[in-house]
Amino acid sequence: MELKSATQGTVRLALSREHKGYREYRTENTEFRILSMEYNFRDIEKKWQKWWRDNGVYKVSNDSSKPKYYALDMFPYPSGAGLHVGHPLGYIASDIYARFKRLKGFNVLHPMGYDAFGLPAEQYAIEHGIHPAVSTENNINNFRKQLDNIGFSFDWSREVRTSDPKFYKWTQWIFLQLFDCWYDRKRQKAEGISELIAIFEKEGNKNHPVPDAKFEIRNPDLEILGGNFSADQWKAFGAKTKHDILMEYRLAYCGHGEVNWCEALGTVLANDEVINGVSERGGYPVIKKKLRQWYLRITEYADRLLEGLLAVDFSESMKEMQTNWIGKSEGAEISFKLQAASRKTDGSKLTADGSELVVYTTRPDTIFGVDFMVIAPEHDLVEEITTVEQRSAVEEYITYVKSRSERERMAEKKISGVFTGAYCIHPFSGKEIPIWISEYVLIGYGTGAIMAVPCGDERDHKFAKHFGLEITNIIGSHYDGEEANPTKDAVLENSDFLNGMVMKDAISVVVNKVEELGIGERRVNYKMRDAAFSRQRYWGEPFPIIWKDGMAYPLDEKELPLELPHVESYKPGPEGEGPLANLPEWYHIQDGGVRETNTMPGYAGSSWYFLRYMDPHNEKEFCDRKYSDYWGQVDLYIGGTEHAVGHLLYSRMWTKFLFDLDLIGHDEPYKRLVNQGMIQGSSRFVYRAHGTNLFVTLGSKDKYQTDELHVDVNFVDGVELDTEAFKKWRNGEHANAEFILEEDGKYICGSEVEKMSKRYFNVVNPDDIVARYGADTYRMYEMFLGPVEMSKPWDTKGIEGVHRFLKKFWRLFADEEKGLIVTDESATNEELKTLHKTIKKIEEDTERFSFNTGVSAFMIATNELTDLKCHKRSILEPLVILLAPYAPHIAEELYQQLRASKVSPVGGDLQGASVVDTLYPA
RNA sequence: GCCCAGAUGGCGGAAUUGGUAGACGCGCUGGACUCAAAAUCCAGUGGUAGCAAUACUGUGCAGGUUCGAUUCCUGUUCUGGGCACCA
Repeated sequence: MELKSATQGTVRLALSREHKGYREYRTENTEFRILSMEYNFRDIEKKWQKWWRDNGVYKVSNDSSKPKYYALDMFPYPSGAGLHVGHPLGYIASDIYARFKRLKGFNVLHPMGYDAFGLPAEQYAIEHGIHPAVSTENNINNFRKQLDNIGFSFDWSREVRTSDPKFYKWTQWIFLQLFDCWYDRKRQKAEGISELIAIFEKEGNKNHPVPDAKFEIRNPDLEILGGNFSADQWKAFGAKTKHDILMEYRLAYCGHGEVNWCEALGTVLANDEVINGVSERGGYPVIKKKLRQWYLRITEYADRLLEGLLAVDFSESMKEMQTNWIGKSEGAEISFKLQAASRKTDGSKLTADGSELVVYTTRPDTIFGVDFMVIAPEHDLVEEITTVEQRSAVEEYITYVKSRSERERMAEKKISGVFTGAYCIHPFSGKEIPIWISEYVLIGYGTGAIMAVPCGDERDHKFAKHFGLEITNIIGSHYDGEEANPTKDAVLENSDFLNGMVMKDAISVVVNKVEELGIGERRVNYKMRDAAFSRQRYWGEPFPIIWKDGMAYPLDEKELPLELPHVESYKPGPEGEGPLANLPEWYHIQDGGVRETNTMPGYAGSSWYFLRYMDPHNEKEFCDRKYSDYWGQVDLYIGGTEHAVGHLLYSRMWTKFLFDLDLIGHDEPYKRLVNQGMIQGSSRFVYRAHGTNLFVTLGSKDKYQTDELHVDVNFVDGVELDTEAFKKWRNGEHANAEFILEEDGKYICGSEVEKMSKRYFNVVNPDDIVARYGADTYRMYEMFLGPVEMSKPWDTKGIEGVHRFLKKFWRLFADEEKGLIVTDESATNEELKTLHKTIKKIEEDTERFSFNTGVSAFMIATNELTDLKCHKRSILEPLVILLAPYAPHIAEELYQQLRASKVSPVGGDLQGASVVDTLYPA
């Protein structure tokens, strides 16, 4: 027979079986059985996706009288593994919200792009010889195909790719602005470097002292002057000195910092790539090495980044994470004179001429509780103060520390350290205090040295106990001799002039005294360090910088983009620089200049991409001010918490910087941030008796000595293994497997929730889900799974319920025999109650991002209307529109059918119009 | 180690502001339709005892506040995310 199909006119169907009341058909092309007038999601989804694309339905204009709404996803890194079912979670949520806002009458910007620079593409190139540009392009195409299956309403005409020269031209351009600016602390904003030069020429730097960051290379001329210079001295400096001094002010500056260096691989490694002091690949030793690096002076923005959090709608925990990362603390720097009698390494005695150890403390009130000092192993004083007796022990310890990553140093429970042999003098009591070295003190924080107060600080206490050091109790009964007590409320004892004072009141007393004596000062400190902005890699933005005579010169704007040259080898350069250092013909330019051979890090492009979507094809500017003023902040930003402190802080800083330069009109990029949880994989295990091919079911595994093996979740039904499929798995690797089964004859697998990843064989591909159940079912199920913000494991089993709901919803409109069955009868009170209850519930749920309860509300409404046998247009039409953000294909199909049918033409010419253009009924 | 989350039936989860715990879905059990299966529909389903009405018990664990706690507080365990070159 012939059947009118919703998509392709007439489709020939072979009648395979006929039963009373229904018929079963089989199409020529698909093995799936369908029922006539059944919900045929494959045809419907294909049809509407094509229709939306062909008609540019989701193309958004920068010119509209409607209010704007900007709904943004964190753009993906196009990895070779493609999308798994977890990735689209946030995209579906933002798509639902974007569609909802469109229906509510907003002009919605909902773009998508690719964070296309990054390490994995380069690793892939090293291993497979495929150029990153090629693999990235392939990956992007694959991502796009997968995304297109799901029916998103992205405006693809605005797509950005960070690796596209048309895009990174502007990344480089913004970098040059950062390079060309300094931060004026008085006005709390970025200013041009030329203004700073004018100030120096007029008054030196007395009103604008050198900002202290951790990474600058100090110019010797400046060092001699103690960091201060007059106008005349400035004018007398040579070009190189001036260059170096300005470098200490620039917002993008060159300094030097420590990296994980692997000699055997000849390359710098990420912390992730270092495991227990050796490289993940190959297991070669890794040490700390100082390299010249670019940095962004994000520390200058620390206070504004903190203040900005007050004005944005982020979760409290997100704000807390950022606040803690910035780690603002108020305290004091205090100098301790070194004990003159201590002998230096060369045997000579330390002179008493003022060698000092400067510590940073947030608890000056505990100054009489200091029992020892601890300095970081990298501290400059280590070499100077270590005595002959302690020399070999110290050297041994430092070698040990060099092999340890920062992560390991922080995570270590074991206490380690070594005594330097030197002492310093307590400024008030005159007591001699031993100076120790330990890895728990980090060189990058404060002054890299602490005064240890074991009775009040837990780590100091453990250290003192471990090495049998004295513990002075200054807090009386608050200290029990077993555990440190960090209270601020105790009344001080054993504290000389502070005795009897409550600790928190004593803080300012001590600081005042210290300042009065000139041995220290009040100090604000941040845990956050300047952001390392260069990578010794290939697949990133080249720096538009030329080095000549040790000085950095920016490229002229007209020379941008500086394109990434093609390389044949991705091996690092001779001194551990990036692969670009192997291209002399590229980096050598006329009159002796050489190009910077480092590249920018992954977060460079992602720090501003949200602005480019507003004006993606502009070749004259990164974004026309007119359009950034129209779109303004991102109203809704969705992404994972893994970006809590990296990307989000960097992009907030870049936004503030561009705002300072008056290039955009807002100084916080995101108005509202929603963190989606991770969809985790649910891994399955089989247990192989050690050294055999005998596989033991979960219930009996303890009777054998077994090894745990991941098996592909795709042939495990729940926890029951399909043993035949297992035997065929991976080219019959386990073809000879034998099984010990449960009593009921099943093989039961173990299970565990893990990250969804190829290597755990727990990946579920959204393509498969969409092919089987359709995009609408997939979208709704992914939402139904639980709150967007929560992490949860994927389980395909429950999807049937959502699919059933859509079929049931369909049956409110269409009967397999009679076709469309919608009538024009007026609704009963009961039906109206269901409708209005549902509208209220779903609008509320959608607005507050509770999509899971929203989906439930649809199910409840559908069940109620089914029970009421309600097929009335006045009830169903609003429901369809309500459903459109969640399940756009089926909603579009049913809406169009309602409009096209002769059952009851309603007013208004909406023939051919899309649901997305239609407002909810008021 | 430090910072941030989370924990509720066999499973995913609901309870929006401290007020009937378990909505909705999966799974399971029984039934209708069918030669049969699928699909669809109906009923039941936290645990224990009971034919039942019902009773007791129950939101990771131990305490606390409250007339009342899944919700607030203190401590604790486990799981997940981050910790600066993965993105």
